[in-house]
Amino acid sequence: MLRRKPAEDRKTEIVEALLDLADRIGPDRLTTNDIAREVGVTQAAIFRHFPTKAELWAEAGEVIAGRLTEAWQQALASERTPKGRLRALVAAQLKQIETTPALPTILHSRELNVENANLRDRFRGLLTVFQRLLAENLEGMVVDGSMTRHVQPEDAAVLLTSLVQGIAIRWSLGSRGFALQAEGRRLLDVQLEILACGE
Amino acid sequence: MLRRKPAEDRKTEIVEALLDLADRIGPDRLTTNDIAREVGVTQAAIFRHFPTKAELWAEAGEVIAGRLTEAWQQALASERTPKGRLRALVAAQLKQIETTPALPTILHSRELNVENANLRDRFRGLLTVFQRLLAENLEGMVVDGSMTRHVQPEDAAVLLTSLVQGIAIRWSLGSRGFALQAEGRRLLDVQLEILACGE
DNA sequence: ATCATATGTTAGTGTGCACTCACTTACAAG
DNA sequence: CTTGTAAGTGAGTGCACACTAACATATGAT
Repeated sequence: MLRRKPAEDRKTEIVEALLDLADRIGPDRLTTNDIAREVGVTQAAIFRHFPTKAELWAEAGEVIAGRLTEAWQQALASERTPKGRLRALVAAQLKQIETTPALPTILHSRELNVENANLRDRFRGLLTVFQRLLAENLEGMVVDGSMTRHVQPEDAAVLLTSLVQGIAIRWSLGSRGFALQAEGRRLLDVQLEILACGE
Repeated sequence: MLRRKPAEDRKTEIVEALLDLADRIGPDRLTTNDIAREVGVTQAAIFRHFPTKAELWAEAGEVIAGRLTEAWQQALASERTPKGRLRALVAAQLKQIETTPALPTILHSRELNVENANLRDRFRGLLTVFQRLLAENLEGMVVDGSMTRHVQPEDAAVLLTSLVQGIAIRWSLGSRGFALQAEGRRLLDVQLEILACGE
């Protein structure tokens, strides 16, 4: 028998394995056996730490929610201008996706959303918060003149979240053939440029 | 025993049921039993028409590819100006998504993409074609002055495909709480407006 | 009206799944 | 060094899955 670890460490390992495998084989194809093999324990051991697979997903959801929220807070605190905060928010989101590539798949997966209503609501709430943070800073940009008055901040926020999602999907399906963060920031600046013009 | 139908009709029914269920319960959760119940035959009957489940998905992929290609051709033929064609392309895409809501889920699902390599390549090719059609017409818009020279047509094409994807996802996860086509066209016009300015 | 056959059914098969239970042993506190 | 407990195992359970084989009959061509 191999090394035994305290429950908290093992739980973390299991959640990390889940996030990794969700990216490689898909959130729904993922079995407890896959996770166990990845962690290096038997399949039964998974259930020593999580009563059901659904509970395991719930825990993973909490981890994701925590990471995103913290990343957003740091982004907001790191810059003083609305435009700076906006760019920091998008950059933070791209960085989160790059370190946890399963994120878009999990957030938007109809699979998970169908059977785990709590998780779905949690994620939907998260995305709403992100959208609202973007819109608030876009309003600030209208005030300080770095964005046109001819576009509603809410509409611009939709354009920006779509941009992040679209790039993430293209990156994910295209076997990560380009640098996500660099490409994302470049296109964000293109979008911000045309949002600024005419004022 | 109920009505017997010619194989071709039944195959069509089965594919339609698959597309419908892919939307309701997810492309990967979908079982042959679900399909059979929806169609109104026994599960074994499915395999009378398709040798394997993978072949059934392949057929569904062909159907989707055909519909999209035809919709794009009609859109291109229906308008004379680059801007008109561009708007028709996006409108056609939104309409296809509205009539087959499983489309985004299927096109971007990592689930399917993992185990059916042919299908993945087929879909990736489709999306590339769409992107190229957009880029071509954006180039035309640069020439006729309806789009700024400061943005590369390829970049603008990425912004537009992201827009369609982003709205489709929001529509899909948000329980279809708004009119997809209307909202999509509205945001497209917002984006085209700011893409035009400064020239 | 007859009949070949294509479309269907019933009743399976083997496989992999989430999850359980009886049992073991590594580990740390006294 | 002893010992209680938490972390792990091995061997299962029942269930749902994709898929099959043997048999039945509705249907269309003659």
